Amino acid sequence: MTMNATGGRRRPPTIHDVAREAGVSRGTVSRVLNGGHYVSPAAEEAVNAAIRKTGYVVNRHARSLITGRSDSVGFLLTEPQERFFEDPNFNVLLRGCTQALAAHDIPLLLMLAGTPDERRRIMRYITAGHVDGVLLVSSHSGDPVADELRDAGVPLVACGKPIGRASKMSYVAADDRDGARDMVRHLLSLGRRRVGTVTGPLDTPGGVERLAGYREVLAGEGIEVDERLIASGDYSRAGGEAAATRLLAQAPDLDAVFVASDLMAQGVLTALHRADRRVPQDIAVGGFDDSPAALSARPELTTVRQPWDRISAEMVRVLLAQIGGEDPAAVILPTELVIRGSA
Amino acid sequence: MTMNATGGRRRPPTIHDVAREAGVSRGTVSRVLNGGHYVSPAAEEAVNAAIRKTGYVVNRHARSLITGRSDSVGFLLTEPQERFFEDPNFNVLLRGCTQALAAHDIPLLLMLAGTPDERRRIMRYITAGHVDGVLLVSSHSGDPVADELRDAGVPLVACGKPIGRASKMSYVAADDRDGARDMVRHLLSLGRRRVGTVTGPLDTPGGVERLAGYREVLAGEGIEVDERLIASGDYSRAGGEAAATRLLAQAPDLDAVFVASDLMAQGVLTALHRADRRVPQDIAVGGFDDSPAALSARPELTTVRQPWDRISAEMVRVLLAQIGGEDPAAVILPTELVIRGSA
DNA sequence: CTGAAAGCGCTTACAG
DNA sequence: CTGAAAGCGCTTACAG
Repeated sequence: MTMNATGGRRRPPTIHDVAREAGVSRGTVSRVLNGGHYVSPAAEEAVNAAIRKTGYVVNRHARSLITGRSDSVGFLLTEPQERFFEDPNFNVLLRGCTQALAAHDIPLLLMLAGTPDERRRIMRYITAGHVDGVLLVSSHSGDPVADELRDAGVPLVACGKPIGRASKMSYVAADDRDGARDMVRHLLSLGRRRVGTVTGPLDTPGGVERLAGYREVLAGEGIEVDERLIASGDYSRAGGEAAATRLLAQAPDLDAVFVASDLMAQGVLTALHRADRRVPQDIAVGGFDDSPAALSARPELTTVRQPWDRISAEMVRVLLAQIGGEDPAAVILPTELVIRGSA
Repeated sequence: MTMNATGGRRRPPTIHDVAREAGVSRGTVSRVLNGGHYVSPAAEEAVNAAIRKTGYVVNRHARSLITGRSDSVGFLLTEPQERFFEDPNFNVLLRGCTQALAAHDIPLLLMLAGTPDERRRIMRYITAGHVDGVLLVSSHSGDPVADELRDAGVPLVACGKPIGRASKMSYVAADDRDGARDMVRHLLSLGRRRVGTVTGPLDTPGGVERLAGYREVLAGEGIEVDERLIASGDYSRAGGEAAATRLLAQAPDLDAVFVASDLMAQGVLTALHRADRRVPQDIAVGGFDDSPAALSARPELTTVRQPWDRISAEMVRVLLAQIGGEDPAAVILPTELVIRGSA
C-alpha cells in the first residue's frame, strides 16, 4: 500500500492552459481574473468558459509573490492559553471572524501567543508579511503586541477599545458602559437596594467601563456608592467565585450583584450557593456577554448581550478596508439586556 | 492622521541582499537555508552572519511557488458549528495542534465546514494545494469529506478511527474500549449492580467502542445486559439530559451510569438533580474525556482521561510524516481513569 | 482592447 | 563546494 503526497494530485492547470484553451494571451486571462477591466466581452466570455472547462484555480503563491500580499489574515490571541479555552467569548469571536472572512474567500490563520517566546516568533512571522492584517484579541492594555504591530505598519483591528491609544488604532467594541447601565437599572427596578458589582480587570476596557456604568446609575439615583460593594475579578470563573466570597464578607446585606462577565457570574453562583443564598430570591445576579456560559448556569443568567456576530463581522470589514488603504476606524455597537432566571 | 497598508513596512531584504552581504551567490544562500548541504563551513558562517545582519526572513510565497508546497496545514472541522463551541474537546485539540505545528514553524489554517456549501468551497481550496495536509476533526463516519480528501491524494490524519476505512487512512485515537472497561469496572467495584450507560452516536467510533467496553465488562462479570439500562445520546449536554430521563423511566432502580462524554454527563447530572437523585450516593456517574466540562460539573466528574496533548502531538507528527512521503499510520493511545466526586 | 516581455524571490539541476 | 541560469505561475506597465 503506497501513498505519497503527490498520490492522486494531478498537475493543476495554469493560466497558460486557460489562455491556450481560450485562444488569448496570458495577460488577457489575468485581466479577466482581476476584475475584467480592459477586456472585450467576447474575450471575457471565452476565458470564463476556458476556466470552467479546465477547472483552473489561481495559484495564490504566484499571485502573492508579485502583489506582495498574502490574501490571508491572522487571528491573534495574546491571552494565556487557559483563558482562550475557558472563556466561550473567544470561541464565538473566532467562529464569527472565520465565517466573515470565508465570505471573501480569505483564510484565517489562528495564532496563539500566550508566552513572550511565542509572541516573538509570531511577531516575526507577521511582520515578514505572511499575513495582510491582524485581528487582535486581547483584553489587557498592557499588551505590547498591539503597539509593535502598529509601529510595524501592519493593518490591525482590536476587539475592544485599546486603552490609551484608541485614536491611532482600529477597534470594534460593544458599548460596555451603556450595557452596564442597563443592567444596574434593571437590578434597581427589581427593588434591590444593596447592589454590588464584580468588575473585570481594571486594565481592560470592560473592567473600567462596566464599573463606570455601575457608578453612573447609582449616582443618578442618588445612591452613594459603598466601596465594600465592589470587588474586582479577572474574568475567570474562579476569580468570580473569590470576588463573591469577599463581597459576602464585606457586605452581608448584599441583595444583588452585577458581574462583569458571564463566566465570572458562574463562579459567583457557586459562591452564593455555598453560602446558602438563593438566586434570585435572596440575591439577584446579572452577568455580561450573553456567552454560552449564561445558558449553562443555574439559574440561567440575566445578562447583557454583546452582539458577537456583528462584532466579528465589523472587525473583518474594518480590517479589509484598512488593508485596502483606508484609515483606521472605531466601531461601537449597542448591547441588549437579556432577562432570564437569575435576576 | 494617515496610515495605510504600507505605512511602516520597509521592503524586506531578499536572498539577493544576503548574498551580497555575505559575498557569495544566491544559490549558496539558498543551500544554507535548505539544510546547509554542499556548503563550506566558511560560506555557511558568512551567510548566517549576513542573515542576522539583514534580518532576512524567507519569502514563503516564492519558495512555495517553486517547491509546490504551501508549508501550512489545515485544521478541518466538519461538525456543525454549535458542536465546536459546545464541546471543549475541540478546543483542547485545536490548541494542541496549533502548538505542535508552531514548533515546526508551520501555521495552522482553521477551516470550519459545517454546511454542505462550506464543505464544497473548502474542498476546492484544499485540493487546489493551498495546504499541504489536513488534520480532520469529525466524529461521524458518514462524513464524505474524508473519502474525498483521500481520493484527491491530500495527506490526511483523522482524530478518531474512521469507521470502515481505517486501513487506508491515518488516524490517532484513544483506546476507547479499554477506557470504557476501566470505568465500568470502577463502578462495579463501588458495589453498584444496576449500571446503565449513555452512549455516543452509534455511527461514531466513540459511540460504538465505549458501548462495547461496557458490554464486555458486564459479560465478564456474568451480569446479563439489560437493554433498558442503555440509552443513546449525541454528545451534547441536552442529549445527555434526555437520555438520563429515559433511563430513569425505563430502569428506576439504576444505581450508576457510565456516560460516553463529559459534556453529556453534565446533562445527566442535571436530569438526576431534577429527579432528586443524589450523586454519587444514589447514582454514581462516570464520564469520558476529562475535558474542562469534567471540572465544571457538580460534583466534579469521575471520568476517563483522553490524552489530548499526546493525541494532538501525534496527529501532527503523523501528518508531517505523511506529507514527507511516508505511508499512513494508526496510533492508539491509552486512557487513564480519573477519580473525583461523582463516582 | 490585447500581446510580448519583464520580473516578483526563490530553488535546483547543470557545469565546473 | 560554488556560480550562472532556468523557471515556478502569475501580474503589470509598455507598446501597439
